[in-house]
Amino acid sequence: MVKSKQKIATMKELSEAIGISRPTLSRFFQDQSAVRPSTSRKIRERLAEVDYVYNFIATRQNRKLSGLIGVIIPHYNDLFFTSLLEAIESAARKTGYTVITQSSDGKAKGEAQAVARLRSMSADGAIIAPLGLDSSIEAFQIAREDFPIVFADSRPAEPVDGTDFVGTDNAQSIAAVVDYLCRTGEPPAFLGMPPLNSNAVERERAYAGKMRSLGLEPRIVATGGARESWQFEAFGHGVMNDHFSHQRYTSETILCANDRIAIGAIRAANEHELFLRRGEPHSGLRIAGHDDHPLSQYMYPAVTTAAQDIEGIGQEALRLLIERIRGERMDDSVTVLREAALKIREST
Amino acid sequence: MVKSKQKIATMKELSEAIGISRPTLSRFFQDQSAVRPSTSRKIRERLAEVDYVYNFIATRQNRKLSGLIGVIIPHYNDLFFTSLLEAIESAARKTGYTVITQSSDGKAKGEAQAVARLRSMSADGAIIAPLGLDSSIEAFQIAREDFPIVFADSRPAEPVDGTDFVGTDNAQSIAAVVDYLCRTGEPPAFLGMPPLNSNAVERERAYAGKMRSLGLEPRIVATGGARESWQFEAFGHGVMNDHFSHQRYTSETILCANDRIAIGAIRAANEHELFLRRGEPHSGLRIAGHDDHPLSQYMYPAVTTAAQDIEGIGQEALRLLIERIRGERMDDSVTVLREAALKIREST
DNA sequence: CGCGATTGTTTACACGTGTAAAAAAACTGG
DNA sequence: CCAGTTTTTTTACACGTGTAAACAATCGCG
Repeated sequence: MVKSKQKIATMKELSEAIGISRPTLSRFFQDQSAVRPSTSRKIRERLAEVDYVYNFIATRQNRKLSGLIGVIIPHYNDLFFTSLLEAIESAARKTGYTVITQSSDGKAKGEAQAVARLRSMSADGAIIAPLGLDSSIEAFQIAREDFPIVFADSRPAEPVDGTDFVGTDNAQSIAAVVDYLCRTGEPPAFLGMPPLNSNAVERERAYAGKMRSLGLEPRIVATGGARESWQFEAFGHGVMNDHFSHQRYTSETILCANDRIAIGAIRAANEHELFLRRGEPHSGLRIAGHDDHPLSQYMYPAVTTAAQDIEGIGQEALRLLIERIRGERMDDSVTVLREAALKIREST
Repeated sequence: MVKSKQKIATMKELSEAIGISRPTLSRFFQDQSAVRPSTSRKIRERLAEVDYVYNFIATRQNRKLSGLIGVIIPHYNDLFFTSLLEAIESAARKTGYTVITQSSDGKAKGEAQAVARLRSMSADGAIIAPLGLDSSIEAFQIAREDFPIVFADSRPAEPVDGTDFVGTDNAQSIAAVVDYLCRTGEPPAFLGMPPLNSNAVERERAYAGKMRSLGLEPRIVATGGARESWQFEAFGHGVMNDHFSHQRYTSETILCANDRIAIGAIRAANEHELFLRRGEPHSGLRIAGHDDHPLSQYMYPAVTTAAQDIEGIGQEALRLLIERIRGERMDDSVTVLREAALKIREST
């Protein structure tokens, strides 16, 4: 059994129990070095003996800054977004900010609600991976008057004044993959992602541009009536299973807009036994992805892909946001694009 | 350009702009039906024309209940936990609670910090997927005096008074898989997960118990010096790659403690070309998992597994927590175990 | 020891909302 | 239109902390 410590609810009680004035304690909790070392030591010694958790809500009531940073992602069920989230959290930990995460649940309404919640919680700023085409620009514009916003990964269809963007340079990353694929085999066709956000548009455009610059004709894989969906694996599997069943694309090179689609496509290819084994002649089918999903290397064959610099994107987004929170920068808008690194694996 | 609405910062301003007293507005925001219908309509009409977000922090300052429920998971980078999180969020949405998620980052210290943060934010209660063996029982016990706690998925090494638990009935789920495997082929050996939490212990025990009850000798796959790690795929891959390289387990049945380990093991098997193709004689190697990870069905071969009732676990955990928050139940401790459903796929 | 500089205390008010009590106003049914 | 009921307004205080100002105590230094 644990010796239960004396429970202290308010700072006032604490100041009495410890023999120090409340305002001094208030200063101590905001910055230990703001009080005399001997006082600081005295406070910490007594603090270790009692159970006091200062009231965050009351704390933030009067400060202009709440120390809270909101992060909004479309889904928790996507390891790309959770990786981004962890990168941001880890960076925030170092700078003393607390992260409040909200999922928009893939819906514009959820996104607007998440923004409103951050506003009502007096967040100092927000890093948002927006839904994209669906996003309510108005909600962002209004929120922008309350706190700075940095978009990460993807950006809204229309620009929002005074917001920054950090993402991957899709032109560079896609070009790198296309380049590699053309150098080592047949030029790729492109299996786009459902038109959910700016990446969907940019990557398809980057593919077409790179192909033309190589003097090749871009070819887009028909996705039939597949409707918008965040279930990328099912999407990739459904589309390619249909094609393979009709003997289409069975010995070509396919570049998927992201790894989750590639995982679905690879599954379809395996069902049709299109990947051959060591020692057998190469069937010609190659499938590449984009993002370096954590499980891509465990697929069989492992997915060739472009690894986004998620760590860098998270750090940079936080850095830009904090600059704005501190009022160190009032620019209209900053865009930071990070390069992705080609990861050559077995699938190509 | 959007017509920018009149911005209203406080409820007092709002009450003046709308011609209604502030206390009445306060009542309106807590329960629309607490004011006369004509008043309610009048408020809503004016509300639509202005930009007012009520201050969550000030709101929660005086209420005994904050409407906040904390969820703590070990990692965001695990689709099992994010599925659980989404289940809880979706259930919370329906009951009007707001979810605050914290990751413990796989460390006892992070877990204690997360609990402290929830306490300082005056959360009404917490649903915690604990680290397990590492967890600081003391932090839970102290927090338990502030708000009710329900553990989900796994439970701390020592019981904590007045907390509930909702999880999967490992004895049932593991027995179902073992049963199926024995019925359809060779009895399985067990590849445990690193001893991180109660599930690690329970599943291994459930395996051994079921095997003995079938009159069979349990066999545990040696994991060598592999140290504790949440990187389950790498763990499963590393352990099995080592065995396969020495021609061990190459034509046996292996039950993995979870799907992420199975995914790693399957990758290792594929590298060694141990799974044969349709038409070829069966090699004998079978690998099963547990949890029904979202990507399990996209592996090749797709993973035979036991699907946890994550939706049910999330709902039930929230229900128990709300009961306690409302003071409807003061029991010492309740344990709810949900059954898992056998998913037979290609890997066995 | 006495000076100015630093650090601490006291006091008082602020933040934006909840809430209780009493008074006023608006409804309801007849 | 009245009495009775319900709803709203008014008034006042509460929550736990931040913060400013004036003052008191302590420190470092010569």
